[in-house]
Amino acid sequence: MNSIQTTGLELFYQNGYYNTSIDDILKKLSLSKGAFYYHFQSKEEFFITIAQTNLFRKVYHQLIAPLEGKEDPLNTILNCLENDLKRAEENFLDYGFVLGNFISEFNGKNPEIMSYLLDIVTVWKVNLVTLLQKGKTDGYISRHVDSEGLATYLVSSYMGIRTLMVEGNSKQLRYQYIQQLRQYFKTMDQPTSV
Amino acid sequence: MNSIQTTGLELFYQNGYYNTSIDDILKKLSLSKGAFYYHFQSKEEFFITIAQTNLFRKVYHQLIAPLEGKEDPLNTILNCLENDLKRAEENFLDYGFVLGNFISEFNGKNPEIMSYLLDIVTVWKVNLVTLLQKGKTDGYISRHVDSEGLATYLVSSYMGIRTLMVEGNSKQLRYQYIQQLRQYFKTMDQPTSV
DNA sequence: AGGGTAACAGACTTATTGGTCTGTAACCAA
DNA sequence: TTGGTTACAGACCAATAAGTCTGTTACCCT
Repeated sequence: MNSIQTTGLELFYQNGYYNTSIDDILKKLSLSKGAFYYHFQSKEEFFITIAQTNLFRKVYHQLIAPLEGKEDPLNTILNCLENDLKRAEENFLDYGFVLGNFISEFNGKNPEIMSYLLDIVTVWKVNLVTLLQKGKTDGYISRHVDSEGLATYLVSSYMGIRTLMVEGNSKQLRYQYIQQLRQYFKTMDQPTSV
Repeated sequence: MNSIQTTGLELFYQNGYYNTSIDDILKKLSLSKGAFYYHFQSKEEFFITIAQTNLFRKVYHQLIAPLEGKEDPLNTILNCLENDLKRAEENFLDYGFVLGNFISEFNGKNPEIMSYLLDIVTVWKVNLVTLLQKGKTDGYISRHVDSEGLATYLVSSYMGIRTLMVEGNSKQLRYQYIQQLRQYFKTMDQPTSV
C-alpha cells in the first residue's frame, strides 16, 4: 500500500529508522500487523522499497528536476539549492537532509541499505556534473573548472548546511551559505563577451 | 569511571546512541549493571557527560587546537581540515563526523542533548571567526570577506564531506574537497605586498 | 579486630521490539 | 449458493531494552 510507504518515510525521517517501530507506523494509519506483513517481508525490505521509490523521488523532485532544461548552470544550481533551503526553513519542524540523515544512520550498520542510499547521491552528483560540463561547452563556465570536484563540493556543503540548519537561526545560515556560494561561483563565470 | 566514558563514546559513535545498549558497553568492559548505575543516573545523563567532556575534547583537539598560534589563517585552516580528513581516511572503518552524526541522530528527539551538541559547533565556529578576523587585521585576508559567513560555510561543508566520505573513494573526495577550498581561498587572499 | 562505606555483581522487572500465526470479512468467478 | 483467494485483524512469542534491587566484596578509619 502506498500510504504505508508515505507514512513510513515520514516517520523514518522524523525519528530515524531504528527509532521508529512498525507499530508506530501502523498506529498512525490504524492498521494492523497483518496488513504490514502481508505487503512487506520485513522492516528492512520495507525500507529498501521506500528508499528506491519514495526517497529517490523526493530527492529527484527537489534537487535534480529543477535543474533540467535551464540555460545558466551556476545560477540554476544556486536557485535550486536556495529554494530547497527555504522550503526546509518554512517547515516548522525540520529534521535535516533526509538522505544525509539516513546515510549517517546506516553507516557501518547496514551495507546493503547504504549502497542504495549512496546510489541516490551518485545520481544527484552525476546530474550536477553533466550540467556543469554542458555549461562549459555552452560558454557559461570557465573551462579550467573541475566539474567533478565542484559537484562533490556542492553536494557535501549542502548536506552539511542542512544538518546545521536544524538549530534556531536557519534563516541566517541559509543567507550566509548562499552568499558564500555566490561569491565562489563568481570566480568561475565565463564572461559571455569572451 | 573514565574507561566507561571512553568506551561509551566509541560505541555510540560506531552504532549510534539509540542503537547502543548499556549492556553492549558493559559487555566490552566486562562490567555489570551495578557498576554503571552506581556512577551514572541514566543513559541520557551518561551521554550528556560524555558529550561535555570526551566529545568536546575530541573536537577541540582535532579541529580547534591546531589553529592556535598560527600566522596565516587560511592555510592553517586548510591544513587542519586536510589533516583531519586524512586521519578519517586512514581509519579502516570511518563512521563519519562524530558531532554531525549525533546532531542528525538527536534532532527532533532530544532537545536537551541537541543543545549541548550545538554548543560544541558554536565553540568551533566562534574560534574560526576569531581566527579569520585576526587574519583580516593582520593583513592576511581581504577586508571584504564575511568572517561569519565563511565560518558557517566551512563548518557545513566539512560536516557534509565527512558524511560523504563513508563510501569507498574517500581519497578522491578529500582531494576534490581540499582543492575546491584552496581555489575558493585564493579569492580572499590579501597580497602581502599591498 | 571490627564497623562502615565505596564500588561493584547480577538476578529481576517492566516495556517494547520485529516477526509469526490463526482467524475472518469482503469479494469474485463458476 | 459456494468455494477460494485477497486483504487484512490482532493475539501471541522470543528477544532485548533501560532501570531496580538485593547482595557481596574490598578497603579505610578508629
